[in-house]
Amino acid sequence: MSAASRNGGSGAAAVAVATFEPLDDHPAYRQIANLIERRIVDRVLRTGDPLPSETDLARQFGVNRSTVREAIRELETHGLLGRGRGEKRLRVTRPEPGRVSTGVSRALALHDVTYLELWEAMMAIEPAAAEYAAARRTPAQLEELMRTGTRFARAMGDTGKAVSAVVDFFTTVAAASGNQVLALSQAPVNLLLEPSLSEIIDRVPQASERILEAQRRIIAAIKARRSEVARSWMGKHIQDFRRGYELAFPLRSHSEGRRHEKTAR
Amino acid sequence: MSAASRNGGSGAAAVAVATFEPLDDHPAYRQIANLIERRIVDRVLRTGDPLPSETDLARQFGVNRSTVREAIRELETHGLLGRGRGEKRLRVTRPEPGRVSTGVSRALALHDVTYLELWEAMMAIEPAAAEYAAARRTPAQLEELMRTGTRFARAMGDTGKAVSAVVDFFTTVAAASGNQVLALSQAPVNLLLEPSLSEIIDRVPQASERILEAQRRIIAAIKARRSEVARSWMGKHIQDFRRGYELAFPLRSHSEGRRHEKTAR
DNA sequence: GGGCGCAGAATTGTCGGACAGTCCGATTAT
DNA sequence: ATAATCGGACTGTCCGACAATTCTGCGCCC
Repeated sequence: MSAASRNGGSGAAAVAVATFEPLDDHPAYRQIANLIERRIVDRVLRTGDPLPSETDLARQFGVNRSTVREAIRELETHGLLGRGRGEKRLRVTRPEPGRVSTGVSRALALHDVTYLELWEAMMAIEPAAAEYAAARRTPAQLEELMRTGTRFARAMGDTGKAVSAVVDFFTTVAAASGNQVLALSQAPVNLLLEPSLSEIIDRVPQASERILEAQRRIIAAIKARRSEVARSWMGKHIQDFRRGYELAFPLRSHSEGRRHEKTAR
Repeated sequence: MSAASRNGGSGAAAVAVATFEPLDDHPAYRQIANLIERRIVDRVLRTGDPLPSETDLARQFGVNRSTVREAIRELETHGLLGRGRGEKRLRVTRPEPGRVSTGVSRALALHDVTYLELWEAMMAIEPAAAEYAAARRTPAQLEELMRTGTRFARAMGDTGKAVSAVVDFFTTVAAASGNQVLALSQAPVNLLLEPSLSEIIDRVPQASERILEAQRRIIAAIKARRSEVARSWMGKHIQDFRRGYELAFPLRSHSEGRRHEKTAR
């Protein structure tokens, strides 16, 4: 799509006067990937449908099986194809927000992202998610939410479990918001949250209690369908994260040097 | 989902009692992909570095070239590897937010997502992005922003160009926010925005003018570094989108049947 | 001395064929 | 009917090969 945005960085001005498209090459495996993706997006192949066998596809497309395989990898990592546990045949899958960004965020995860950035994004997204979750959560989602709450409560002492419970808490809230876009936007946050959060929990003694308290309030609000309460408590909750981070890493200046601190690792 | 991500500790301590894990399979190509990804994330291979040749990798990993190739596809579509125009060798790439979700959002894009969902997500993210953009934009970013503004102004009449200019406007604001996480979260929104937006522009005559006006205000605020003004105008701007949509598709009930309307296409 | 062009080496994209391990469905034995 | 069994269909992986293109070192010309 926005392939054009690639070259801009270097020297020459971003001018496009008489330039010709670089005419990207079309390796067969990419073309085939696109063809299949098209079929999926156009619902010719619908979610859950099994894909023809590789040999079949190879025959149909008139290419070698190896080529088909490369195409399949592409779709598979995009989350459009997947295979149930111990199942041989591929089937069309509805990609879940959690898998979305794996590559990209993972790349950012341990290096370039400052905690402030993460915090700002959470501050924008999570309260909204909580608000909608309160309005639209299903009973099942509520229950799941309460489960993750319990899981966190039980995880006291085990940082790993606690962190994972917190992450799941946010994921679940986002899912309960009934808003797929919000859930999608929220997804990267979780991946990035993990490392810093575990530092906070390790280094700030009172963190766990505060998180627990906030989660309780938020869950209660969502249960009671009090949108505004849920939003506002989620806001406070996130703000707490910032305080927690400042307590965990007291030396750094947050207002200015944002380009420099990295998330912990 | 995050089951695998816990590899760091590698402690076998997290024992379940009587249940056995399904023991996920480790196809070689996936393992190899992970190994390479690890090297990249750990900066052993740094951005811009060329990757060894496929034959080399095959030798190093002790597998066949075909297998390596499948692994490479995986990383390639994750955006971690790429190759400059007409270049043979792959090199390590820093994936940009724009590419992130291509597969996933594309899948949602034309089907399940209601406009309301999209709007809610934008309402959460864009004002925040505008606020930070006002605070932190660089001169270059400001200039680019003004260019996209101009591009939209010039695109009057050509829906395609107009839509693309609007999308770029949001992308640029997000980039100017200096917050990579926010930019990442905002990325899916753009892909989803396109179809509905073009309907709006086509069907609501005054839409273009209102967008233009809002963009002007927002850009002015960002230029003047007035964070609050930028945020508030961006909020109004997004709200306009909702009104625009309601004008474009007057029959649908937005408050209730959210699970049912699809974005146009 | 430095830029240029060219032949050969290196590399990618694709192909054909092959084989073990395994999953699925049908058949047969208990 | 339930359980054990068998054969076929697939996937994961490997080998070997070949055209097309890119990369590279080297000699050549200005």
